[in-house]
Amino acid sequence: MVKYRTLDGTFGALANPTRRQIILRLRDGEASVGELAAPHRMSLPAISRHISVLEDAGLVFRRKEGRQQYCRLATSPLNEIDAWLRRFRDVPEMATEETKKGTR
Amino acid sequence: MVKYRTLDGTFGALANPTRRQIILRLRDGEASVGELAAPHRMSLPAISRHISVLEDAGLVFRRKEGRQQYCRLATSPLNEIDAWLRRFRDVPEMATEETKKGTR
DNA sequence: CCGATACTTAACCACTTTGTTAAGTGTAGC
DNA sequence: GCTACACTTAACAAAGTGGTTAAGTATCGG
Repeated sequence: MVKYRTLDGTFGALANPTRRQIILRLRDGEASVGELAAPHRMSLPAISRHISVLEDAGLVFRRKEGRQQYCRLATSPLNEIDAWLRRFRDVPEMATEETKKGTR
Repeated sequence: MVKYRTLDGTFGALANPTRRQIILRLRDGEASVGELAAPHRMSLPAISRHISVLEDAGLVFRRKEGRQQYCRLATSPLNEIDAWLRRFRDVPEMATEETKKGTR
């Protein structure tokens, strides 16, 4: 049930602290759903769905092994949003962030 | 009414194509709300709220001038998510994206 | 002052998100 | 086969999102 990978999906998947923590954990290598759930004080179904969201966004691959499901990080969507961000690399940002108190 | 700037807010703000288009437009410099709305087949209140979301995320500053409100891009939240993404720079990505058909 | 302009705010609706608990599915071990 | 384990799916509720139209608020131009 993998949905279409889009910037919407990727940004949306990352707009949640639990999901960001999960993929940060996955930098260190594969983990089962249970292992991913352990650090969070949240029900397993909740974590299961977070993982599904990450999977739909193409950020996580699953591999079944016995009764466990091992999750692995996929970084290509991250590269896509990184590429999108590069479009702002050369924007002439207002130097000092003067909110309006300044010279006017 | 500027809310707290968080990764959640920034990623959430970017998880919408209309809002991404708006800030892409703002790379080219300030624009009024009306100018930002013009390319979109959507009501002005809808655009107005999109801009508020961007503002709450710290991605847009507003400046009133007469009856117009000029919007300007702020890139620091983009830098923050860029910094967050860098945490994945050295992840040993699975080389070829073998979904399970492979060597096992 | 009066009407037009450039918005914002309010009220509403449909849909999605994010959590819960309860029930279901499949594998493991005896 | 039976029970425990490692999940997923279903059903639900509360809150958030994203659009609409209608009404409100300043400002400008005459």
